[in-house]
Amino acid sequence: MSSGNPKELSKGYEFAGVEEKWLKTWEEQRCFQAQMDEGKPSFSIVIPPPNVTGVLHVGHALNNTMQDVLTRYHRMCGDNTLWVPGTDHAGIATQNVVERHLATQGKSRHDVGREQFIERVWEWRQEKGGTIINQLKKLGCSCDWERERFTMDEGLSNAVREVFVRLYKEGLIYKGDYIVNWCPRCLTALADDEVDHEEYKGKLYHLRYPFADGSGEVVVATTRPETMLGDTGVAVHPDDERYAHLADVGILLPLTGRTIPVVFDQHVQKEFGTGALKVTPSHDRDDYEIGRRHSLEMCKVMDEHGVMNDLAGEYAGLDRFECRKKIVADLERLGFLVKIEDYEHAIGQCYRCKTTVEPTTSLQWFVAVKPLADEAVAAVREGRISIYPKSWYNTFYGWMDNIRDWCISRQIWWGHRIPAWTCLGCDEMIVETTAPQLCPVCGSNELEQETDVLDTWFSSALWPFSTMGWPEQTRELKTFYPTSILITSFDILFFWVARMMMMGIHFMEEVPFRDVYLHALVRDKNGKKMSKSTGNVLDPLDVMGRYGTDAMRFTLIAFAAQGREIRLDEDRIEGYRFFINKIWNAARFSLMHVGSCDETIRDAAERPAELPLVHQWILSRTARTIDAVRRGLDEYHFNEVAAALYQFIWHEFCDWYLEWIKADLFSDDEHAKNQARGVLLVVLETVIKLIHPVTPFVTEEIWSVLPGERKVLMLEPYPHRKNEWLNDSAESRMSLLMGIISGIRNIRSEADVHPSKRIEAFVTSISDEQAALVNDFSSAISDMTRLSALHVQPKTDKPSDAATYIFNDIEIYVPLKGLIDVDSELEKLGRERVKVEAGLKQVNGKLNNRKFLANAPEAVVLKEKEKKEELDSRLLRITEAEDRLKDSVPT
RNA sequence: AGGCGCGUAGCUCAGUGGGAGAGCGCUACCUUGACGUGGUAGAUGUCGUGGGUUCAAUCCCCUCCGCGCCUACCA
Repeated sequence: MSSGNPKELSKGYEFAGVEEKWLKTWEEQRCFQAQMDEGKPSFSIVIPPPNVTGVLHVGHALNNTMQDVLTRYHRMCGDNTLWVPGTDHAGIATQNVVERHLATQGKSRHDVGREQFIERVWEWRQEKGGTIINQLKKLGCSCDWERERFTMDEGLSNAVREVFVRLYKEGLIYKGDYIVNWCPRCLTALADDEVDHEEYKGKLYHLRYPFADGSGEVVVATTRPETMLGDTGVAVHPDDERYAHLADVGILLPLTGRTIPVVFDQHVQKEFGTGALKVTPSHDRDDYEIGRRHSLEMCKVMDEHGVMNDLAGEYAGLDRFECRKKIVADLERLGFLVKIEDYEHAIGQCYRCKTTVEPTTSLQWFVAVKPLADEAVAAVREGRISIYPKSWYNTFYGWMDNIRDWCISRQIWWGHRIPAWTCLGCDEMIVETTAPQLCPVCGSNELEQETDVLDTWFSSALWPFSTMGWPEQTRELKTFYPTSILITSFDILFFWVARMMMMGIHFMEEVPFRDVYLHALVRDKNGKKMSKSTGNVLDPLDVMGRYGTDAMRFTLIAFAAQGREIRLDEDRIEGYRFFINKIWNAARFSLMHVGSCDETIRDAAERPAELPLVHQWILSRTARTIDAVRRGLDEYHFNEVAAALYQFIWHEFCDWYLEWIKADLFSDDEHAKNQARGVLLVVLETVIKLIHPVTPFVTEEIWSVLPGERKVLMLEPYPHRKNEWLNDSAESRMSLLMGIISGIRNIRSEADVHPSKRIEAFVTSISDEQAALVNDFSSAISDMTRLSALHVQPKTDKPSDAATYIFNDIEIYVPLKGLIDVDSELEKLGRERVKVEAGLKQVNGKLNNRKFLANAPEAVVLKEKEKKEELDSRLLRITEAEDRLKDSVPT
């Protein structure tokens, strides 16, 4: 029975139209929608939410392709599968974007005011914020788009307030005046990990600080002379004998006329500089600590813009770096400058705008993270969370052990405003999820809300459960929390991953994810970080436009070996595009033969024992490929998935199987023809399903034109290995036949025999069993190697004018009277001899070693003995062939 | 300073305690009934250096050389 007109595929794979078509179809049929069926296993991922200001870069492409591969795999496995998409409000980044936009109109955010400004940000988000989401869709990401979330959504904001209030009431959030990293451009505090440290070629200034009584001086070294205006002490090490006499000395701080004390502190390094340290508690984190230990005064000499303030006296109004120049000049003029040395050191920069961070004291909100971090560490130590690759465990523990309190307040407008109110009547601090009307202490209705907003990472730390409706106890949470795996780039392990662990464990009493997979940064092919300024950026959308999305996805997966950086090479993308095209054409060829068939032809594959060898072989190889691919996916060895698929599809299915079965497909033997068609269809369908998670578009298109009524491929069950397909005997028999075919082709090629010329070949020195097999396949071999006759003879007298090929211990020769070049033939055999002799030397070395015989496992010894036998036999074949060739040379 | 990783074919990279692999590139040949985005065949490696463990090391351990990254409060 025919199932209607066979469909056709175009000659080459044209991805653009195909991709568009399936994106639309999948969306219309709501294929990505999460199901929550009782009794099924669950698989869930939350996307690392890209910044709402973001555009897709190649790191996103890698990250999301991996997530999509696993999501599609588990969906096909029949799991309840959810991939939650969304974006991050990215406080500072987004505020910067809108501020820049305002600046083009000559306005600052202060001109429009807080409420207006926030409205502008929402408008911006409405207009431009969907960019990266649309790009993820183009990539084929099978997120449940109906569940798209945004960290500023009402629901997520509720979760943020709930968490804040609970932590506050548990005493884990506090407000205080501490030194923080301040960005004088963004005008906000930054968390420690929001500061990038860059090497900087600076100077080390040695300054002379005289004693107040004029009896002496001490020389201090600093990289930041301008901060001397805020010095409130000089510190030396308590054991430093050079400075023991400073105990009761006051220091007259140059330029200021202030007298400051000398303190003794363990922190000071005797070896560094002069061993004497000027202490500026308001502008240096270490100095701050020293100041606290010795009750030094605080003297803040800069304002929020990094401009010197009134306490800087005549320097007020100067930018900090301008001030530095003037201070140095003045110190030199007045004789306080001892010397200036070149000095390379790291300076902190704002991770958003690269402005040099100013450490400064300020009133901020903090999370006491230690107790939360301890819970996260315990979860990892106990194996409730696994980290891949393993190498990250140590880094994780090291960081968590040294973790410091987390500054969560930001002096910007865009973000979750801190839910804390101060009573103007009695100064009571009220922290509630909803705005209080009256002060619970004094009853005043004059309440003022905090103006600060929360660090963006505060809301993203809640992402795995806030996106599922927490604090409500939702069906989503019940079905999908904890999530299965988090896939992200290693550089946000601490920003984000660790904090999700802390929050998840604390509030859900369960880890947020079972596994964490940290992938490498994508670099260019020279190992350089991609950056706009270097100009080596590979734009994924551009790549997708030129090579197709499937080719890019397959490339990324093929490169994704654990624990290794990814150097993306465009040549590889092109290579995999050819591979996609190869799949397309294999399908096209198959369709010509099975396109109009009834689907019952598939039954042939149900009874492999009744099938000819080649079909048994391909079914066995298919089963092994299913195993390899599933194993790779289960263990997150993505590169092995790609390699197994590539090798099987191109070099086994196409190169050998399709070529081999052509004879049957074109023959008049209906039985053989139908067997071939049936197995071909089954293998093609299997392989299309297997590779679908990696290359969803081309496979969906191919699937749709295969015979019969078809639903979408992406919801088909993922292939299981069938035990009855495995067949070791078929595999070893086929490898004998393939070896013989390769040998004959080699001879033809080496001897320059034109492909159209028919020749005779001899297979000899072969066991009876093997001879029978080769005889059975005589015509197939002859077809594939263009022979006029194939002679199989266990023993034979060989003609002298023959080219030889040694395959294992079998000898193949082709009489080529007058056609062979004796010298090159001898040279070839010589090369072969070298290899065999080297192998023999090694094997004999082992077999003559009593220790080897005594200690090596029996199986290894046996293998070595077999190897020796085979090599001996090969050497004999080589010698015979050489002798014959020499005989053929007229002397 | 501490920690981590890497060094395998011309290039980009897999891999393994028991006879060195892939893709690209290169060479030769081929309008062989899907694919020239193809086919067939071929060449190319002291698996960074020196030592150790082992019957056996490219793989495990140590030294060194080269490269990269991360963390850190030495002004």
